[in-house]
Amino acid sequence: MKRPTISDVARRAGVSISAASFALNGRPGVSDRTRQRVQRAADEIGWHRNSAARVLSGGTTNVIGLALPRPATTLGVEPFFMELVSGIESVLAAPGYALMMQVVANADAELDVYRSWWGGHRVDGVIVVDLRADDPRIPLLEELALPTVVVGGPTGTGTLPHVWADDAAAATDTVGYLAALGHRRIARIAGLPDLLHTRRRDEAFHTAATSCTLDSADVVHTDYTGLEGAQATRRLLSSPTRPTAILYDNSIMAVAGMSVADEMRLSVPADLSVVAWDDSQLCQVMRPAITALARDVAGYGARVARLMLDVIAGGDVEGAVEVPAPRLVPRSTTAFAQRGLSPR
Amino acid sequence: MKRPTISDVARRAGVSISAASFALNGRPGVSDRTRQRVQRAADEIGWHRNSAARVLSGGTTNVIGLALPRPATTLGVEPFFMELVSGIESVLAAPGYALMMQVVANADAELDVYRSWWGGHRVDGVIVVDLRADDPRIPLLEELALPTVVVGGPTGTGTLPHVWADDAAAATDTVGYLAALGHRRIARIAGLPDLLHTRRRDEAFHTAATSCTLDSADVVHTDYTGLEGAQATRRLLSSPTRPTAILYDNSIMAVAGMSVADEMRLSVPADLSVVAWDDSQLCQVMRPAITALARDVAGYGARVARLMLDVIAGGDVEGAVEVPAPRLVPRSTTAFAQRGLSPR
DNA sequence: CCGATTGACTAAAGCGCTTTATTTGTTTGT
DNA sequence: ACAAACAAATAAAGCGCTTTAGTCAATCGG
Repeated sequence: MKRPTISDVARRAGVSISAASFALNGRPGVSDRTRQRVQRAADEIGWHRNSAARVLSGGTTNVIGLALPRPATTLGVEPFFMELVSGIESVLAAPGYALMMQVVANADAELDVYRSWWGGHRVDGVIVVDLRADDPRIPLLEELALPTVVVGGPTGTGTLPHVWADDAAAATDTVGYLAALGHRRIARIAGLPDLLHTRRRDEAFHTAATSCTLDSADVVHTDYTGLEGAQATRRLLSSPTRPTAILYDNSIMAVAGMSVADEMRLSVPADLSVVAWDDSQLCQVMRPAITALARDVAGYGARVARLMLDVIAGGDVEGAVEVPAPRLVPRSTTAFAQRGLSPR
Repeated sequence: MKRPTISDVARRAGVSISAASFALNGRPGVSDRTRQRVQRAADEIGWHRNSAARVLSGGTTNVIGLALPRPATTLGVEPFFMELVSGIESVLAAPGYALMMQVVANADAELDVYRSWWGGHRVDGVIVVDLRADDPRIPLLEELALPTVVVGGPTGTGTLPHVWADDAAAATDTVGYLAALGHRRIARIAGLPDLLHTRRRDEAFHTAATSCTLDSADVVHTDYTGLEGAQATRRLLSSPTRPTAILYDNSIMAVAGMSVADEMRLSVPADLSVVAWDDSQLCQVMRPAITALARDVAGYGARVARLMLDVIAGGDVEGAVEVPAPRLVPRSTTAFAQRGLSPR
């Protein structure tokens, strides 16, 4: 089956190729009558623009690139990520943009992917996730002048537009809340330590702990899996000065931690309060339901996508868009700290 | 910054454009010495093939398309899906293929997406998920002769190559196991009723129930969310002849169901046995740990991707690839049915 | 009534690459 | 020693589209 080309359309409509092109692209230079005739001809023979040809003559690809510097096998673990993607897609779908995802083995490979996307005109823009300290992707993308939106910030994003949420404030609020419930030993089971947002949360946690004069505020880093979350919890709860509250960096680790507490005959929330960063269905259906730092992740992704489209459209865009900070949603895993659990 | 083209490479290497093209594509017609010189020149100026130009002159795009006929907002709910994607990516990443995902509003829009991908040479092949009865995508893709791999089967896939698992056998096994534990009233809380694999599981469940002469074997359909899973469970457990075992179609619903049981003062597994279709970290870290029908979803995706590459390579491929059926992994949510719970 | 303007349309170049046909130069067979 | 065969390299066409420069006729101002 032969794909119809624009010259087939032009022939059928009885006009020149250029007239057909103008008509099909809503450009001036053709009468309305002709425009309709061309449009009809295109519909009749089922013409679809060959995007390669359009790109080659200087057009756009209607593709946004997303390189993923994580092992493919762990993509499924973090619910945050998929929700973000679905939010991005929800905005991109309407104007017909597609999202091109490419898993890359490491940071260097990711740089190559950007260079190749840029060199080969493969994408109109890229979305950068998992920002790290001194991230080499930032200067590269600045140099290539490839339209970019960074998920994260507000620091470490160079001159690139980015969308960020005030994670620090959320961390501070949460520690404050737990402290107000009488907790004096609070731990944080965090995600990957080299991600910038992990660091920011770490710092805020630390600062808040100091200002609330907590007795202890340990931070343990994990790879976001339930397995490591459980291990970290087990270790923390085995200490004679075990924490009375733990803040987890995702919900799967929070669930894992609650299982460990159960295993060690500690009751949640009587003996241990649990808070999960990022709300999810899981937090809502668990019993006890998990207190969570809720945010609209899909909305976050949607905002990223909209900024991306703005950047591509080329108008001057806001360099930094702030989305609402995570909101503490108290449920049944947080309670007053038991008296008598203070350190010996 | 100007992107270098193949003629820049050719000039720098002191050869013709065609020689450069042959050299860079590993084609015969150039000496090894020249080939190396061209390669070096390309590296030095950071040349990347313009994929649009290559596509236009009949090459491949190195992109696999995946259209998603679901609302973008529910993408994040089903862990199965993301794991499948990560499995696909793990195979596609090595030969440099990217995965283009496009969320579409409905089935008709998906057909348009295929037509447009085909007409515009945008993808080398497509992967079809969420197979339905009399799926209109199958005949369209057959007609377009767009390389396709269907996730699912073994029926309803027309002449297209597909990768399937024997879900029916798994359903039968599970019912048999529960019956052997003395359960006589088993329910199934299923996913979307128009998906073909849901139907197949439904039928197998029904058949097995009949052959085990169960007293009841209700099936309730949901949208895979914890919310609907909880509702369905609540309704089932409120019946005077409530089931003593429930088979859930995903783990989030299983967790939701366990919470409902707890809420109704029914203990798992003493009063209610629970089995989740598809294992997950969640099943492992929950307490009690959830008995699950485990399968290697990422491996499934990887197999799909490999078949896709084979189809594109154009050799004659197996029309139907079977991956191992889900394996029942008994954990702590399944136990003997209590006596005295038989129907009045 | 004539040159200037405008609107509708077309011819043709060019985007960067692959590939076919062709040329050039070197071996080989006899 | 000469044609045949081969290897190495090149010229040029063409993929489907956009866009610039241009043609042609109708309209306008003075």
